[in-house]
Amino acid sequence: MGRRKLEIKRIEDKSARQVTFSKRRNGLLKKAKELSVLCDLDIGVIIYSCRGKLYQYCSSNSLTEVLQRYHSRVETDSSPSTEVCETQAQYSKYSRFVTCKELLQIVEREFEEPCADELSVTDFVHLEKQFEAALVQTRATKTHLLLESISSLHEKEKMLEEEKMVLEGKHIQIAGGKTKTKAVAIDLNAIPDSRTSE
Amino acid sequence: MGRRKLEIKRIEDKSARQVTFSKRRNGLLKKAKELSVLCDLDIGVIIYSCRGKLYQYCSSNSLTEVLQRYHSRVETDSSPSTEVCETQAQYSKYSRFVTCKELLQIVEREFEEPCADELSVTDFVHLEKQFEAALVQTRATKTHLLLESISSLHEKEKMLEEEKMVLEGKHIQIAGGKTKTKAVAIDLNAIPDSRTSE
DNA sequence: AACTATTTATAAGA
DNA sequence: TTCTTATAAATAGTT
Repeated sequence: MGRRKLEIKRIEDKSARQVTFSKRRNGLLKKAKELSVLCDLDIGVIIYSCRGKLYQYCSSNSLTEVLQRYHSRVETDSSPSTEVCETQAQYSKYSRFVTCKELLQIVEREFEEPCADELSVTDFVHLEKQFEAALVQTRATKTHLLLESISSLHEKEKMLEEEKMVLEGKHIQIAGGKTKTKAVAIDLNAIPDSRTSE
Repeated sequence: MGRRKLEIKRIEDKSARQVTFSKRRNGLLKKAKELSVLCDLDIGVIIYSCRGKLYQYCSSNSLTEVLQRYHSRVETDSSPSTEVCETQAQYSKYSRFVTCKELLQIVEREFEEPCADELSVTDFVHLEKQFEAALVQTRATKTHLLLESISSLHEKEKMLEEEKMVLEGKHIQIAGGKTKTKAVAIDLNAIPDSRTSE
């Protein structure tokens, strides 16, 4: 949507690429925000530039938002508005540890779970696991239900097969084996274990 | 960009919201892909619908693949009956740390970007997102396969039923309707939509 | 799900 | 970079 139609492939010219990046990045983040507001849902957008610069948008009211709000407050010193869209670039690797520590305190407050003073990678892993656990449980339940359905279908299939056998037997018995019934190829073990285990 | 200008605020009408979501979701994901290709960078988009359904786009094939490979290695290395997330649930603090460290080492190696020992919140947010993306992809594929299996089982069931009908017909035809076959109660719609839609 | 009148995004130019 | 503008693309409302 411009003067010419642009083919979607890597823009080789560096400055043209930079200009396009700048424009489209804003467009993407705007659209993400709009969708989030219009449809009342959580959206996260993460853009990693080649140089490792990070731009992100997150509408989530969960921890991620807390983290991002905090980050933007610390790094850009912008107003702590309720504005959900926070675009930011990150340059400094240095102040990260402090940020990390302080951040956990905020998280603590937010979750009302007092932590020890020694804050480590493990703490973050723990938080990550907590979120993951919720995801896992939901999905395990879903998969369980799917597997149950499959197994009940298998049972019904067996029943039908038995019925069929009985009927075939009677048929042969009565008709004296005159009729030949085409065999149906059935693979009851269609689902590989590696994919169903959850 | 439509017949009327749309004010950016929550759409109250449910079905209108759903239509807009569907349209704009596609638009957003398309734009993300385009930006990723045009400017040669990694983008992740995660959309959580209200019902918890998840749509995502992730251009970073590298990291996602790394994590998936790692995951599958762990899964096959340990007992095949239990899954990673459930196995390494929040019981052992130590193994969690090791796992996380190992994971980061793999990521490091893959990206040839040596990390300091102090890992920032941003790193974990990044990892968490990517991790989630990997989980999501694996599970989406799995669910897809499960649903495929179910639908193929439904088809086989139908075939068997048809066969049964034919045999019953012949039976009645030949035996003169003397034998009564017990009807089998079959609920082919055992799986509620809300659980199968993904 | 398709269509189309409009709005919006943006490519190229200044 | 920023603004402008012609044009492409997205999409709101409609069928």
